[in-house]
Amino acid sequence: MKHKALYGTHDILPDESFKWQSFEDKLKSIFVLYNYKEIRTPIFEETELFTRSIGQETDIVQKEMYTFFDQGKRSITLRPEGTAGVVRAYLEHNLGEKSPLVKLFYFGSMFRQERPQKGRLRQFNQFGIEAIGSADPSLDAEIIGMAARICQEVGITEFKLHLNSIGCPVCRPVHRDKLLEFMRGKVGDVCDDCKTRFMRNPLRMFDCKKKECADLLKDAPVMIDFLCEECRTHYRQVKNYLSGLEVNYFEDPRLVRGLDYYTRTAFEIKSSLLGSQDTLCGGGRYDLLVEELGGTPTPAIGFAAGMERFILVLQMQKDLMIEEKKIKLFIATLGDEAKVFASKLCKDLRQKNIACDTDYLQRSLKAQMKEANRQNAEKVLIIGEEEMKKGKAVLRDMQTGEQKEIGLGEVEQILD
RNA sequence: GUGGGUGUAGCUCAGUUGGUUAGAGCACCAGGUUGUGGCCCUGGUGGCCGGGGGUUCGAGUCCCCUCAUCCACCCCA
Repeated sequence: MKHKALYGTHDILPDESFKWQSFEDKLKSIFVLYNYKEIRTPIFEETELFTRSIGQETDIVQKEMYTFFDQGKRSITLRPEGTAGVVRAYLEHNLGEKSPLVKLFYFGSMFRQERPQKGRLRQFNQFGIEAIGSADPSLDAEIIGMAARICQEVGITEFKLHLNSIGCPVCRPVHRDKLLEFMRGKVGDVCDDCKTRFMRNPLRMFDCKKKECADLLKDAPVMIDFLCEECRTHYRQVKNYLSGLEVNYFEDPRLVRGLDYYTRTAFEIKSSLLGSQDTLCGGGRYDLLVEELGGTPTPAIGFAAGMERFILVLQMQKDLMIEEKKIKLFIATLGDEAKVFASKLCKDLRQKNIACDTDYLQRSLKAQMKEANRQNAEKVLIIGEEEMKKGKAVLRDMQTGEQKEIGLGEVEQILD
């Protein structure tokens, strides 16, 4: 085979695309309920937007971005995540001037040059929401509740909501020092990866799946015990609101965020069906990002979710959201005269929003019936030479097998 | 980037210690029904056995290289 989709990319074929459509439709209807409006931003941006917002030290920036130079010698990057572009657009168009709280959602492809595996692709699709302009804990709870509701609504039967607070620039350094102190004597026994984590971003040691490291970190000081007054109050209120909304959550003091811009509330929704890449949805507060990108300090919160992962879980549950598209009518013809008539009839029906199709391969009637069956047509209209002469046609119900003769002129009314 | 697994028909996979023209199920096409789908029966189309090199009288099968892909590490959606 000459051309193949690139490593880590895939095609969504007609057999599957209808699942995506129904998934997207459900999501959009939920966003409407929560009063979020769609934003569509470009798929590539200046490289610097991402390096600034995501953070120089992160894996995404260090080794996963698709970066290239365009013909004007500018450094361009295919977006690895959605928030940076949304915040950029928010600032560029002064959305904050038009209304103090802006609630947005997006869908789109993201790009990261990682080694593909189950639940991980190089081009993958996310949906996400961003609420920019409020630090109120009730907003945190609304968003977390919405994420949970999406999972339920879409048909995910088992998932676990992890919740944590990762503090702010006031309290995080305090915890960091404590953690470093705690680990100082033990760093020799930790795995190589954790040694570099210890240097670069000690919090991430909590992520390590190796037993030795997990054991060593068992009694390590945890961020949640070092939250400053404001962060602690905020976290407590978020939890109160969540209880009020009857959202079940699991406090996970080890939950860490990968990207630098996160503050305070962090959450993830995981599915046990996914294997190693088990996060369906991850998000949290990023109260510092707007300022970091040149705006006035503006609190914000959001999440992103992996659409392929949702589809995977739903497929594993065999809960396939089957709403296969059917056509109303297939027109089977015999003879040239009937074909010409069918061509016109199709056009008229479509004009009336009746989905229909006909034969384009000059097949036998039997083959055309087979095609109609394959296409899930509700009814078949058979127009042969005899029928043409009489100005009639046979209408067959594909479910019951009943058929009756109708006039060629009355097709539209009967189908309506 | 590092490990391990797998590459045979459109799809899912058989293929015995190397041995003739490489198989099955599903799908597709045709016939059984000269103008009627699904079920059934019969037949048919379709394979540089991922690619290259080597061993051998002989390679889908053994060896080397390469490519692709999957899972895991890493990290994340």
